[in-house]
Amino acid sequence: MPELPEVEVVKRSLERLVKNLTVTNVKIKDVKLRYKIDKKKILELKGLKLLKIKRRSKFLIFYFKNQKLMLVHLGMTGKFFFIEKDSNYKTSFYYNLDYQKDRKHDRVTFFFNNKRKLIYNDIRKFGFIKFLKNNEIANNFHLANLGPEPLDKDFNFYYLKNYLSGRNRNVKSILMDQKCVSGLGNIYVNEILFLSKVKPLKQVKKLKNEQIKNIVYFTKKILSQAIKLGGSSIKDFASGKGEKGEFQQFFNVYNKKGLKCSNADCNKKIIRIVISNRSTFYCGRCQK
DNA sequence: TTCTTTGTTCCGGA
DNA sequence: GTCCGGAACAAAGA
Repeated sequence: MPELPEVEVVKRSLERLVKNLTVTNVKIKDVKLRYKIDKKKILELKGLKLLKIKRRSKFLIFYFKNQKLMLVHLGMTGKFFFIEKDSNYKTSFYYNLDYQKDRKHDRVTFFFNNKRKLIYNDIRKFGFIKFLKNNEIANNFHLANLGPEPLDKDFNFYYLKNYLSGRNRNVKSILMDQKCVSGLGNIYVNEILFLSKVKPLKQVKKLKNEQIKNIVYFTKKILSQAIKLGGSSIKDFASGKGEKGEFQQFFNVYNKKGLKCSNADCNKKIIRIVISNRSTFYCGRCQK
């Protein structure tokens, strides 16, 4: 379940490995992802150098020569593998995956010079790969309506306070809404609300300034912490040690139904409810 | 067979 | 037109 921190880690790792390499070939095993891959356009990458990779929300944007862009969303289970020449060196850019076991879900292979390969693997095929020109990016419907990046300065107390004013929704669904802030998903919103001591069902018009400040503060804190820890788990992967992103062990509520609240002076058990068809976990005592 | 998982889109009602 | 919540959708594994 890649959310913003995972996508950012993928972006950083990928850029280090494939920046400035030239695509020599592309092989497609399965065009049918979330959207059908445009075969003609993906083959047009042949001979083009990869200039840089950017992240916006949970999207990755690959910039190639000749103004060609590749827009990638990992969906639920999308991931990249980089294979260096013929060696056994393999790097996974996402946690918790046995590469050999999951070979059957390889969807696209990008070949670079010197036999280096980048593989897009996606078990459930909810991810997608699209192609754009530089000048189409501003109007692309995936990107045009996104709210601010949570780690940017323009996501702050004043922005959020203003965005929430006059709205009549619960705080969890509004934080999940990419128009409010872009890149948060179910797992991190659960964690952010726990640290902020705010109940997920709280109506936003009832939030106190202090709570809004906490939400902004802990959003930035947990995301940057997860990026740091994700980065270290990638290193472990490269050396064949790690299995899971280390940030998982810091979850306080996600998937902790029935377990004791992690706050020292609280013995309450974590509750699971459903908000807009999503599992929601919180402590009934600590979160008001 | 049914349930669960996710981000995103779509639609109806207010 | 805008806001909001719920449902639908994609695929696969348990």
